[in-house]
Amino acid sequence: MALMHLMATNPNRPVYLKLRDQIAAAIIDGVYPEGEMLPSVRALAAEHGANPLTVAKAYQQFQNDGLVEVQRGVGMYVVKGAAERLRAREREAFLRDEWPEIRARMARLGLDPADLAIFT
Amino acid sequence: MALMHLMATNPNRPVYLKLRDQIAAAIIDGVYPEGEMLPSVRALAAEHGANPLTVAKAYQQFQNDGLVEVQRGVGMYVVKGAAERLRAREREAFLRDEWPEIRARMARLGLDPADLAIFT
DNA sequence: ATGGCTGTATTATGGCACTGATGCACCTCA
DNA sequence: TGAGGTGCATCAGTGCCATAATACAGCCAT
Repeated sequence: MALMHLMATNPNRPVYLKLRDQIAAAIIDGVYPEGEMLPSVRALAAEHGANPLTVAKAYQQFQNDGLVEVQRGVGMYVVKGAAERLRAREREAFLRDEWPEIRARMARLGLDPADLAIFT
Repeated sequence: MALMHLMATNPNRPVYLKLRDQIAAAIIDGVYPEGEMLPSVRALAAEHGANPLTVAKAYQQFQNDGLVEVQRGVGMYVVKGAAERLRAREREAFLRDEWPEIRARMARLGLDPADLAIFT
């Protein structure tokens, strides 16, 4: 009832944000390997039934962060070390911004993270 | 980078949702005791510098869920057993909708809930 | 060189969520 | 009975999001 309305799985969540989350996960997991080319905005748009501009908006922040490089007329490539940099950045942000709140919320609901760790 | 933009602490989060979270927590923690009257929409609005209608929207869902009863011209009261019902409902929703995603996200970031349980 | 692929800038539009101002119906209490 | 407190309905304004239709600039293989 708190975060639920805005989780990554929430269909109401803006498309460009859902795409951004998915792309970040794919980079970290090596689905989009370093040095390799990312799917074109048009291809990814067609795959998701979205607008190419919406996909471009999802790609935008990765460029700003230097995790992805653009070769005009060719495509976008994953920078060397992008996966580890992205993972470190997300981990830091998670521990700083999200975890304390999740922890407090679970405490209020009478839940212990250590117990729930069993669920793989 | 995923949930961060939509956490309860995020200033971009809609006011009525932040209020709703806070009210739910207050009911569960007994800050608003069962049988007692809730702060009026105008009072709570003034306290938070928000619009009375925004507060009313935050109260809305609690009425729909039968956790709060309205006496027209008087005020809104917390129903008997509302705290426990609310806690049970939130816990179920958390485990079903939020925890799996959080768990997967932590796994991707190389984090173990059992280890982080130390942080109180 | 030409066709086909890249990303991107521009402009316009529709939809929707959020917030706000005003006024009304209702109740309680002096 | 009148004053002041409830919740709530109506209408309007604002901004973000997504889409669309073009058009342009660059690269590459044929």
